Amino acid sequence: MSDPNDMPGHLARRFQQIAVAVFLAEVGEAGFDLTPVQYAALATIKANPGLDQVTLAGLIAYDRTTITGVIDRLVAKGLAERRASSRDRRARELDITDEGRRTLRKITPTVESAQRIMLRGLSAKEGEELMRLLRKAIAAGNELSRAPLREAQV
Amino acid sequence: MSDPNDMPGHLARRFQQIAVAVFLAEVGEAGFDLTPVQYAALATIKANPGLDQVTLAGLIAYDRTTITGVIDRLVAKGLAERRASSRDRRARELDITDEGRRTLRKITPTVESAQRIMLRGLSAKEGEELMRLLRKAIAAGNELSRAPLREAQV
DNA sequence: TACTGATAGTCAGCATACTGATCAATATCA
DNA sequence: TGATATTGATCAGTATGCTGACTATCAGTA
Repeated sequence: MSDPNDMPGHLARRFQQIAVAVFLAEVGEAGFDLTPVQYAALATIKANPGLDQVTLAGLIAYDRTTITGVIDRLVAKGLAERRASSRDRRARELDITDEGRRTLRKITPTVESAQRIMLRGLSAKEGEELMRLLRKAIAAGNELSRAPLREAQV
Repeated sequence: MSDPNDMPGHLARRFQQIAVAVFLAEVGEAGFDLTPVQYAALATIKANPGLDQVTLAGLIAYDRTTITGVIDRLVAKGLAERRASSRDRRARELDITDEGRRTLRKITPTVESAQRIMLRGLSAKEGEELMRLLRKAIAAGNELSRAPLREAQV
């Protein structure tokens, strides 16, 4: 059994590849220009106003060097704001703009239907089970990547 | 339920992120410099000597524009060869070199142990079930990405 | 307070992935 | 045959993601 096509890593790559393609197709058809990464960042900024980039990265398990470019593009599109923090002059505070809020509201149904499409080969029960197993495997492997998920500090 | 962290697409991204990190860490520790994509390409070239780039892309579901760079790097490392095809002057024939064969032989146990590590949070049964569900979801979504899996032509 | 270490963000460089275009060669068919 | 369509490979451009380095700043401590 050394067929790469049947290894977990390869299946992970393929499923992710399909997930991204479905997301971009659905969102693009709905008239929006937002990537999966940008969507997750924007939704997390909205839920945690004023958070800094490292915290954002931890909340969605992005590498901090990737966040820089993602925020650049959200700011360029007018969906988010980046300001110097008053508490810590190293840090940047992030906030969603009114247009970002509007975009998020209009796009969310599309994003959710994209999630259904990428699971369309599975029954509802199987979809739930896939998500459960992914969550479990991810929790066990969380510290193995450079960008582990981090709970928000309170 | 609009928490991006709990959407299938986000779980897919995280699991793939961990899978790549584990692969690179294990393979790097064993003293090799090969990415998951390069490994899959090399193994598939070995199993299908003389195949062209489009066929290779189809066999492992890569985009054809990605293959160009991957082969560039395999050739630069001396692991694969690329020659003009005699049957079709547009096409390139790919073959594995002796060094590529040696590398593949030495690296395969490491790759297989990496697969176990990325599933370490799951029981053997759960790992099997995760792979079954991924295969099923991928089969249903195959045509939704730009780089679907294609059976070899005979 | 001065030193040391840690942290926030950015950057350069590299490797996937994609879109869309181009070029050369091949296939198809009127 | 000749016009047309298709195909194999590459390229430019863009967006993730990573490693490793760097600057500025902050925190802890001797």
